[in-house]
Amino acid sequence: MADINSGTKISASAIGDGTAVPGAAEGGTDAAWDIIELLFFAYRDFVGDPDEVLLKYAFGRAHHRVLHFVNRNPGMKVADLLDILNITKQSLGRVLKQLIDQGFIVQKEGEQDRRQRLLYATPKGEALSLKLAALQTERINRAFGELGPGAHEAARRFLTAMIDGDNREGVLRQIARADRAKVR
Amino acid sequence: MADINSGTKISASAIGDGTAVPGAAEGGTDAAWDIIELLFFAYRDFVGDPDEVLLKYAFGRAHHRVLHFVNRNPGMKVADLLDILNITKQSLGRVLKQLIDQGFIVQKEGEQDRRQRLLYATPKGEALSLKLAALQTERINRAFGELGPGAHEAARRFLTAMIDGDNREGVLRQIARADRAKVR
DNA sequence: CAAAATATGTCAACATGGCTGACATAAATT
DNA sequence: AATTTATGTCAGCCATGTTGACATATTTTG
Repeated sequence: MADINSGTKISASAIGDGTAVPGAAEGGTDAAWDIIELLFFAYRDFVGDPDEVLLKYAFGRAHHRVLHFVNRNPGMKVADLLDILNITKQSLGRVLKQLIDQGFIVQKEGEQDRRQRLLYATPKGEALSLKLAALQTERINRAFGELGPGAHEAARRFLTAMIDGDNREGVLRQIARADRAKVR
Repeated sequence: MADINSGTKISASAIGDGTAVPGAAEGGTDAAWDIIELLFFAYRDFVGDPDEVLLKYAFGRAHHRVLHFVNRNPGMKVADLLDILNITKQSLGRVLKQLIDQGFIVQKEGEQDRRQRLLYATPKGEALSLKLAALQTERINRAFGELGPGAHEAARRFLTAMIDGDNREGVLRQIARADRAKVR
């Protein structure tokens, strides 16, 4: 049942049979065990989809993330990518170098600021990025198909609300900007 | 469902291996870029919450996952934990040993089958597990608070639908069983 | 203009947490 | 008695994260 409660007391309910579970409540608030665990399993399966394909290229999830965001944000600065991925430039450098050497990403000198190395996916890089996104989209669409209409909107609202308040605006702007950039 | 997400079509040619995309009768389905990226950012923030606490114990996310599931499933077998985590016993062994040595988890010989080493969180282990779950629950409840009533149910349905069909039943059973087990 | 700040790259070393393969032990099953 | 199962362990490799130090080119600033 929907039990988003008032005050500090939150009750988790069991999956499946709808049995309410009275909480142990040491601190007065029940942990949202169901969401915590569903998120774990859902995310595990979600990121697992592309693994098989990545294996054929001898790439890992780190490469996937880099390629994904570069493809989605053509001409992005290295610094922006670092911000999104939340890793150090040394960590990024390792996988980025491989993606560049193998022709999935190219760098162009910035026009206004020639210190910048703007990142672009090559056609080859775009193809791989799309292939991986297609796999994940398949899962997402299957889920939305099982649920009723409005599921997409509900999922988007939920996931957005789960993001840090500080980042949320930036993330939404980034997604909107990327959508525009890829329409052209 | 058609606002942010429009633009790049996924087509068989772009995918390259001829994989059919469900619902792509007229030459392509939009990749669900928004959900893909929101899931990435939401999960990143979600698993990041406990990191600070874990640092104080010199533990990582691997320890967190092990402690979490052991606490939620008192008396579970090592083999079951391996199934849930999808890692090798050698990988598990490393972190499990530390959790045992430092008194967060204990093992008891199985009663019917004395080869088994059933896993239990100690009071100390349970306390840490709850502390970490409370952090994540805080984020979840904040999100549900921002969204209307029904958000919990909607999120649960979405996340459930995102899980592999094969595992889904098992996951739901596991969550339900754990909920009962923790009611003592 | 000289100095400082910025964007990026690189080298070296180290930590975490995956993996494979081989082998060991005790207990249950056949 | 032989085999299978549940678990543990040693050894080494790999991917990907970290810190710290330093280099280079370019832009910004006093």
